[in-house]
Parts: sequence; C-alpha cells; structure tokens
Amino acid sequence: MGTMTWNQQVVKKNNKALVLQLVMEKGSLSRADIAQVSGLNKTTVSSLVNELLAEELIYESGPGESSGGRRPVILHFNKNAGYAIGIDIGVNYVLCVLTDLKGNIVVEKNQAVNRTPYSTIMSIVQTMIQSLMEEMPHSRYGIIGIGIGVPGIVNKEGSILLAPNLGWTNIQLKEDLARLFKVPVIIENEANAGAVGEQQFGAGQDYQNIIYISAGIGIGVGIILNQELYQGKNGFSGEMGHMVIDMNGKRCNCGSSGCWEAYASEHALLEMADQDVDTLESLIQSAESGNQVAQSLFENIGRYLGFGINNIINTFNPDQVIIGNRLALAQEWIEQPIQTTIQNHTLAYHQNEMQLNFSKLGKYSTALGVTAFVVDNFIKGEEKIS
Amino acid sequence: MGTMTWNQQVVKKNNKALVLQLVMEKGSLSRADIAQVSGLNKTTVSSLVNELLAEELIYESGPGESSGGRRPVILHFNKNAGYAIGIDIGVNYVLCVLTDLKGNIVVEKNQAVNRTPYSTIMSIVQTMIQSLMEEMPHSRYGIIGIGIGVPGIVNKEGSILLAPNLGWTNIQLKEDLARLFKVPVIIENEANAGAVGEQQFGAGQDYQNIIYISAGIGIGVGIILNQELYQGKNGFSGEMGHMVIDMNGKRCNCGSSGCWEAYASEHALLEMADQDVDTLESLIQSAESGNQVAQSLFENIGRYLGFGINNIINTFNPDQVIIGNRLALAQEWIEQPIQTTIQNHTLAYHQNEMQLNFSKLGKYSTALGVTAFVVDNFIKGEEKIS
DNA sequence: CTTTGTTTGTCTATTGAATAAACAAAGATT
DNA sequence: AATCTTTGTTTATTCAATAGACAAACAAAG
Repeated sequence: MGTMTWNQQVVKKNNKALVLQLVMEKGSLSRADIAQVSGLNKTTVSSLVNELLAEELIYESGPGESSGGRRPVILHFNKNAGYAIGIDIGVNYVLCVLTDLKGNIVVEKNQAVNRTPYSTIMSIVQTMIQSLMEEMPHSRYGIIGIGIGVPGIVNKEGSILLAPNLGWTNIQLKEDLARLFKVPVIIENEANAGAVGEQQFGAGQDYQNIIYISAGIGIGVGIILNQELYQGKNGFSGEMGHMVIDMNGKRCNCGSSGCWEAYASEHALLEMADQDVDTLESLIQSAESGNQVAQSLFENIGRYLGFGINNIINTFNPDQVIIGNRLALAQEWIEQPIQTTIQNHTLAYHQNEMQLNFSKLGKYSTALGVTAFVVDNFIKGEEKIS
Repeated sequence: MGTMTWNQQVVKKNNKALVLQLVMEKGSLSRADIAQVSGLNKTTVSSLVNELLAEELIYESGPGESSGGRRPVILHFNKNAGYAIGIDIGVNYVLCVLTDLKGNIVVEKNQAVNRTPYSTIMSIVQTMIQSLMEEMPHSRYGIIGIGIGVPGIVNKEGSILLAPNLGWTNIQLKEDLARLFKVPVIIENEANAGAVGEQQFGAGQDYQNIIYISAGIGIGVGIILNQELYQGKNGFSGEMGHMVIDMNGKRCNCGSSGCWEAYASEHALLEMADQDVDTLESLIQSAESGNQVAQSLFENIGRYLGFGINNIINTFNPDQVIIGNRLALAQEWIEQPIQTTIQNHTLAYHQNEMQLNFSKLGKYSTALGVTAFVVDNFIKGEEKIS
C-alpha cells in the first residue's frame, strides 16, 4: 500500500509528463530544446513527442529560426485539446468558468444567490454546467472534469463535512455531480483552491513555498510546500483563521477566543466600522475620498493581518505570502501596515527575500484553482488511454 | 535542475531501497514475502537481494517455518554494517553517541561545558569523536557519517547562521569536520533533528504528519509532513517560538512581543517562579512533594503550551504532536492543562484522532535524529558504490 | 557556386531493467 | 509413495532509454 514500486511504465509516464510540461511552460520549443533542458536523449524525446502529437496534446507549427543549421520544428501545447469547468461557491454567489488547458477563461457565468440550501445551490450549479457545456467549442477530449471550491471543511475523499456559512454538513456534492455528468469531479476548500490558482496562473508562479491567505468573511489559508498543496491528515490544514493571536482576546464564533479572524477578517472590519457602513466596497470608497476613520480602520486590519503573517513566516519560512479574497481589494490601504508589523515583529533572517504579494487573479483565484486541479489530474492520468 | 529525468537506474535504485527498507522495518522476512508485499516480481527481488547481500547490508539466517512447502530463507538487516555518530550541542553540554544502523546506541559520551566559544566546543567535539572511533567495533563500512544538532538557525548548506544561546554567528562547522574526518557531515537545527529522531526511533514511528515541539530554554519546532522533514525556503522553518499568541503581550528578547516562548518555555517558567528556585528539576520536585505554587506554575505553562499547540493543530491538521526537550520532564504536571486548553479552543474536527504524545527518546531525541539523517543518506547514496 | 561545418530529427542496434514462464528444490499432506 | 505447495533460480521476453550512425536542411566561408 504505502509501498510504491517502480518500473519502466512509471519512467515513461513521468518522462512523458515532463516533456509535456516543458512544452506547456515554455510555450514553443523544438525537440532539440527539450532534449537539452530535460537531459533526455534526442531519440527518447522524439518518441515521446510523437505520442503526444498523436494524442493531440501538442501540435507542430512551421519551422523556426535556424541557429546555423537545419531549422527546428516548433512544438506548441494544444491548450484547446479539452476544457475544464471550475466553480466557486460563495456565500452569496456562484461563479462558474470554462477554461482551456492553460487556464484561460473561455466562458464565464456569475450568479448572485441569497439563500444557500444544498438543493438550491445544486440546481443552480447543474444549470450553469449544462449551459457552459453547450457553449463549449468542439475539441478532442471535451469536458475533462469539474472542480468545485467551497468555503468549508472538505476531507480527502471529497466530502464536505462542514460549511458553516452555507449551512451545510456532510454533503456528497462530488458523488452527485460525478453521477450526473460522468466526468471526474474534485472538491476543494476555497483557500486551498485559491492557493493553487495563484501558484499556477497568478502571483505565485515562480515560487516553491507559498502561503495563500484567503481573507474574506473569515480567514482560511492554503499551504503550498515544495510546489505541492499540503492538506494535512484529513484535509483540514490551513484553518489558521482560528489561530490564537490574543490569549485574552475577544470571543470568536467558533467557541474559542482571540482567533485571528476575529480581528483581521472582513467580518471583523465591518464589526469595527460604523453601523451604517455595511460593505467593504463602501469603506474602501470612504478611505479613498479621504475619510480618516475608514483609513485608520484599514490600518488596524492591516496590523492584525500582520500579526498572523508574522506567525506564518516564523512557522513556514515561505518564499511568498499571497493575500487574496475580498480584503485584497483594500491592498492600497492595508499593505503598508502589514509590512510595518512584519518588520517590527519577525526575525530578520526570516524576512529575508520573502515576498508579500496580493492576489493577481482577484475573484477568480478559487475557480481557476480548481480547474488547475482538474487539468493536472487530466495531464497526469492521460497516459492510461494511449 | 528542477527537472528530474527518469530512467532505469532510478527505477532500480528505488526498488533496491524499497527492498532494503522492508527488511529494515519487518526485521526478518523471506524473498517471497518481499515479493508479495512490494508487488515486485520474484526474480527482481532475488536479484536485488543478492546485490544487497554482496554489499553486506543484509544477511541470510537459517531456514524459517514452512507453511506447506519449501522452507524460506530468512533475511535480516545487517545493522552492524557501519556506524553513525550523532552529536547534540547544548548550551551547557555536549552529548555524543555512536549508533548502529538501526539507531541503537553503542557508545555514549556526555560532557558538561560552562562556556561555549566555537573553538572550545570544536575541540571537545573533536576529541569525543576520536574517542568514539576508537571504541567502535570493526565493520564493513566503518563511520558512515557525522550528524550534529545545534540550537540555532542552520541554512540548507549546513552553515550555522546564528545560535544566540551559544554566541555563534556564521560558523562553518560542517566543512571543518568534513575536512578533519573525511566523512559526510550533516548539521541540523536541534528541533528538526529531534523531530526526525522521534519519527524514526521514538514516539512518531506510525505517523505521517508530526509536529515536534522542542520546549527548552526557548521553543523550536520540527515539522514532518508526509514523512519528510519540511525545512522551508532557507531551512529556517519551525521558529514557532516567536509566534505571537498575545498581541498586547510582554516583550520577548527577540525584539518582538507576545511570543509563545515568552510564556511557555523553561525560561518563562523560571522567570515566573520564586527567585530561589533556579532549575526545572527542583520545581518538579516541589510539585511532586505537594507544593501548590509549583503545581499551579506548571498548570500555567501547560495552558500556554496549549495555546501554541492549538495554533499548530489548526495550521497543520497533523497526525501527532510530540512534546520534547526539557519541559517534557514535567509531563505529569503539564499534560492535563494542555489537553484542557486544546479541548476548549480547537475546532472539534481537528482534534479528531490527533495524538498528543511526549518524547520517547528523552535527551537522545536530537542526537538520534541526526544519526537518522546520516543513516538515511548512507542508505540512499549507497547504490553508487556497487 | 562549392565546400565545410552545424543543427535537427530519425533509424538502427544495444543496454539494462522488470517480468513471465518453466523448473528445481524442499517440504507438507494424504 | 504420490501429490500438492511454497520457495527461489534459470531462461527467454518485453519494454524503455540510449549511443551512434545518418540524412536533411541550413549558414558561412572561400
């Protein structure tokens, strides 16, 4: 079980995946280039490339520039070999995207919702998927899978154990959708998905160890270590919103007290604000129009975020911390206080070269993250077909 | 570089390592057993076993029990094929062990020290190594390497950047020793080493994701995820002693304030105690003889430890948390308050099946941890020789 | 325009690993 | 004594990577 055995098929599969990955990343290169950067023999590369051509995962274009000899045949990744569906289920919206294999959004649907019983959301999701499938261009592999991000605790088997803000417990969304659409379905926690999204398509593309902070109503964290999502024993990692940053602090609705998200979330922000301000957007507008109260509110939130990030840096020594979800909208107002807090509290060695960035994908982090899962699965599982 | 290519040699190396690992773990089994549990072909196993026999890493003993057919030849791991040296450099001691390849201590030396300039420690270490080598039994491979655990920040290249309690900065201990003894040398942070020690030989043998808390003068944390030590970008991970658990808390000598180790370390304990009590041991004795003040001191320390552990659980969703180093001596007095704090603060889902244990190796965690590194390196690098 | 050298990609033969099948050895069961 | 089981080896086969030869396509120098 735990013991993995190795054989030639594994070697081939991995080398093929390596070749494909190189074509995906570099965009366009020749067989000779692949042989050089991968260290594989020219013959091996040629053979693997030919298989990938037959599977239509890559294609050849006209000859490229000669560098003093025969002109190379340029290879490209066929990003339209299939399409992935990514769905972000939020507290008051469902966002649905159809992407090609490089994560480009082809079709997009966004629907506001006000109540979130499972049956309601399920039928919305179902309709959206069907309509996306109708608009999908023709392709060799069609829909390669559906990925879903939810604000809640998801175990490794894909069951949604608890999504407090949706009022869900023990939901088998994965099985329900797989039965309906007969494609692979992946369910992930919204923060984990966001982390993968930023890693693959957003701000984190050049980093190995990334901590993605999803700062919304609550705070969740997606942890990418050595390029791979870390999920913990049961898949519950990253519930850092309930990390205690003030032992004697105020009560959190999780039952504990002094939790990070009781201070540094959108919920906390609105709680601190005047009664009449009821959205993050309006507070940002206030700050932009010079309202000092709003500005200092953001400064506080930034400071609070900074404390948690200090803990993250001391714990993980990451390459990069990315701040995403709703509060990233307030980047202009919170970035400086966060940086200041880190400088005042974090060990100098740890600050070294650590990047603090904000989400590049904005509201798409989660949806694109789950499509990344789907694409990854497809690429890695593909070889079974040939 | 980042791109790893695969070939038959890699396959063989991994399968051979797998076979060896099975023999190491199960203690004694036949070729047929290996074939069955590994899924490898009988022929493949036979061939790999024969190579391992030639390398004297395993040996055959007389035939075992028949289960209705020919009696199997039983294989054993040759734990005496070589020996590893593990050294734990503390603030007031140097502990040195010589172990066989299964981590059994063969010879042990412990020396108290009162001042810690590098030159002093270096000459002590050197003498101890030499004397260990003289007492070492004869073996095929002799000394396979030296591992050293230090209370400080070690980068991935093995340079000791900062060891505040020793007064060291930028020490090249690894190179100095490698030059002297011409064997592989590994330097690790004391908490990381302790984590690996407990994982391989101690309390953590059956767990995948282990967080080892080294609670001594300060607090350091060793992080093992998916069976592998996580070191972070530069090797600085696990400095959780400086995780903030009280934003408005007391000053820490790191420059920040509210750090976990300002509340939950041995240093913090002694600070809270009466002026005349100056060792952990005497405080434990007080508590055992019924002194209520001492008992409530430990209760507080336990509570404070619990807050940090709460953060750890919510962050990592680990299989197991191990408490080691000095404060583990007070297990009897701190275990219950820790458990209570966790129960009161940590999300129910995360507590699920999570194990809280205390160090099994006691003062040997770090020393055995670094020998585990050495042995691991030896086993995995061994195939080059054949 | 010819010659030379270079780069690209394929073809052919070889190597090295895992594997399947046959087989021999050793023992249990009837 | 005959038969079945289990263990481990021998033999032949398969499959992927590789080295080396080679052909095609091109640049640069004479």
